[in-house]
Amino acid sequence: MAMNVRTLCLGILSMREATGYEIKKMVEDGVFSHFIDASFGSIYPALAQMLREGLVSVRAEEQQGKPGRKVYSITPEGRAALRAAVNTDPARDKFKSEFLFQMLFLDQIDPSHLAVIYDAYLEEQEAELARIEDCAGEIDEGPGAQFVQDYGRTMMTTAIRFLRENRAAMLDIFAEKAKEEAGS
Amino acid sequence: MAMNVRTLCLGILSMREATGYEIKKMVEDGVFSHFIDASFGSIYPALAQMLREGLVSVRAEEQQGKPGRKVYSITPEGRAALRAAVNTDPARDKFKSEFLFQMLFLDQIDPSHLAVIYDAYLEEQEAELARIEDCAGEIDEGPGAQFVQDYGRTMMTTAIRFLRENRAAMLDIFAEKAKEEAGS
DNA sequence: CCTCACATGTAATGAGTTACATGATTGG
DNA sequence: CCAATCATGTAACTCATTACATGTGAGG
Repeated sequence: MAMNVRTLCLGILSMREATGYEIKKMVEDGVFSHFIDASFGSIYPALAQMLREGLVSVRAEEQQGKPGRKVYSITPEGRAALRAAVNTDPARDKFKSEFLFQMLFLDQIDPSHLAVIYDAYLEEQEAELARIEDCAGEIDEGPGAQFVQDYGRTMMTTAIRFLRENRAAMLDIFAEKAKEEAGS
Repeated sequence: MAMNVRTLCLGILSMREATGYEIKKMVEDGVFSHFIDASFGSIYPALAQMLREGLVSVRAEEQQGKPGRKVYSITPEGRAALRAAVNTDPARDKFKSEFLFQMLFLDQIDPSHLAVIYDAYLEEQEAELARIEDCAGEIDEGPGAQFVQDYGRTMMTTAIRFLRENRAAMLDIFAEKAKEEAGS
């Protein structure tokens, strides 16, 4: 499946019309934030290209005080393209975690940083969970949205519990290392 | 943190010497497979570049029957580079899931495909769990490796349970849609 | 006063994937 | 005989990120 920025924009536009700026915001802290990432540098060109191809249409809106905005809507051709993308087999999930990589080589980590890194990660996961809870009912509630939200909540809750339960053990290692270094 | 193919190779080489081919295999079905991805097209150039930079060294090995292999080892400079990389703050986790995206737009999915996609995903997660269990004790058991393995197992187990518990509800939607389409 | 939110866009750059190119041996 | 495993490497290409470029109004 071609799950790139184009498909992402089509997906969002199939639910509601939006500007490039709004799409970025939705990706940042909406339901999508859990499993998608996109920057302005990819969203704007994608919308422009799809406009040329007729998959989306624009309506320019003047605003007082604020800069003008371009509100994009999906066209029937765009819906067809989204349907086509969604009906292909999904690619494998990719879970890229620098934190886990670091944990694998924690003997290389400066003892005074291990706790910092660990706690920062824990807090990040907690923030992610809060974000997921926050955007409950944000978009048209369909069974799919419900499923995705529940999935995200379940995974985040599990991760947080695991990190809390193993924190002591990980910091013991830190303490031992610090002792060794003090002793030598 | 610069968690790219270079750092990955350095990380693996810090545990044992290996060829580019072996690194690829380890990434494919070792402890790393859960959170990292790399292809030959990125591994070989990375090793070549690091050789020029003195971060790794090579030893050519002739083999009868099999093509010659280049066994790479990490140098003190390489270890320093790894240590430096591991001691920077980790970037945010990126969990990219086309499956979750598709679930969000499941009303666009051809009913006869929904079950197929769902079950394929479930099986994939089960395979991932099996892979994690399999590589227990594969590499030098440190507390970090243990942590990472436990984390992966916990997450995969949770995902599988969730997918099993919600399968019926998701396939009900499928059944309803099929009924509607048959009725119209 | 300064920074943040709003709002759009381009260009340079980076990092990786896929496909290509080659070749021997082993097992079904 | 054909496919898979072992084994290395290059080139074209895709995709996205970062930084740049520009501008206003509101709130602290």
